[in-house]
Amino acid sequence: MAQQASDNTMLIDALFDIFRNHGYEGTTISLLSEVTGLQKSSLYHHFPAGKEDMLKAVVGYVSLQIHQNIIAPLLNTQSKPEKRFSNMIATIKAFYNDGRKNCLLNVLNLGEAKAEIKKLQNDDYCAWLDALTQLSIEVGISQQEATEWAERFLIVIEGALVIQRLTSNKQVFEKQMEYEQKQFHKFLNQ
Amino acid sequence: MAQQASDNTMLIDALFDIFRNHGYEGTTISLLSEVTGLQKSSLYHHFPAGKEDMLKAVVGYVSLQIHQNIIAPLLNTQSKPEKRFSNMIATIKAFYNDGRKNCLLNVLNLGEAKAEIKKLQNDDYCAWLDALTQLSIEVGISQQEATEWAERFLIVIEGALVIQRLTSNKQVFEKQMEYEQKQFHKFLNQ
DNA sequence: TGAATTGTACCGAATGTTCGGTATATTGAC
DNA sequence: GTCAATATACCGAACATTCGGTACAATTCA
Repeated sequence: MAQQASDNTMLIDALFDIFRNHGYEGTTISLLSEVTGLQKSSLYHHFPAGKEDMLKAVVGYVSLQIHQNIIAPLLNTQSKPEKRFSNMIATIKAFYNDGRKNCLLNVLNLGEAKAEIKKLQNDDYCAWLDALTQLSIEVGISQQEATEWAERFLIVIEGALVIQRLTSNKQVFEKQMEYEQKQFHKFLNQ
Repeated sequence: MAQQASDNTMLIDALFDIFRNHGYEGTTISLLSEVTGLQKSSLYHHFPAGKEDMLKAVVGYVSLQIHQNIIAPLLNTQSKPEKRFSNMIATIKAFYNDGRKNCLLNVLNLGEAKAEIKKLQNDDYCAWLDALTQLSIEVGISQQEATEWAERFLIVIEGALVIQRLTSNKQVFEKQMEYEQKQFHKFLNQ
């Protein structure tokens, strides 16, 4: 990290990057200190309740990002559905660095995450699912089909991230996203 | 664990269950000791190189299971393709306990697992992918479509496991498997 | 100045690991 | 067959290290 921002967005972002790559148990305070350039005391100054506090901050930060950059734009009926969908795809690609970055959801569900955190993540997932469902209904899909499509879309995201990590094939994630793009266009022309 | 088996299959199976549920960093020797009923020093008797040795044994064991119970049956042209596919689905469901058990692949990719382990897992994945591709080609799908379908199938497995863990909805995994069944039958009747 | 921030030193607990030793089963020589 | 020698499985107690976390003085910055 270069310099600390007056708000600690940059700090949280750095923590986020470590947690998503090492998981909770795999993330040590020493590592956080090393990567952020802050001493342990400084980290504990920012997060008095310690490691779990840092994770909570990260999860909350990510939740905000998702709502602002993914869910809200999806529900904004001022632009066309296809535009909203492709915008989301672009946002997702950036968020996961074209599949090179893990999903915090996946990472934290290993081992048992705290109930509070799990609930927050579950809520985010449901919100995203609902937004996707609504979008597809908007383009004329039946309720039934819509929810199934939305669920499968999110499943494919998580699965593609796992497989890409495994194979080190950098195109797995992008290929799936392109496939989803095509699928959505089929919805439009039917 | 009840009593030690003369071979240590039962032991490894117990270790497997812990690693897949807690990840590598989240798995402690104390926990392994507790669950297996063996003292820590006894575990080191069986696996002199320690924790990583235990993981290697588990990964090797799982690899064998996959080849014997999934890949070999898939390639066995003596039974019908649809039968082989549905048998595989049944095996998978059992292996993942209807989606309640994690995939070791997913769990270990956090942090960096040892190269040797990663290579073994990657090979298993590729073997499974190839077997699926071959099966779908056998029922008349084009090479191109076949590889894409196979890849997506494995992606959906991993993704469904992640989402089911997140939502605690016990039908996510099974629903996706049923969907894949239907998809495969469409291949047959086309 | 005074308050926010950081550096240094430290702690108890938990981590993975090793050691010395025991009990039982298996083997080998006589 | 007998009895020593070996091999295997296991255990309790300690090992060195690292963990997350704390206390407090030094520093920075307003």
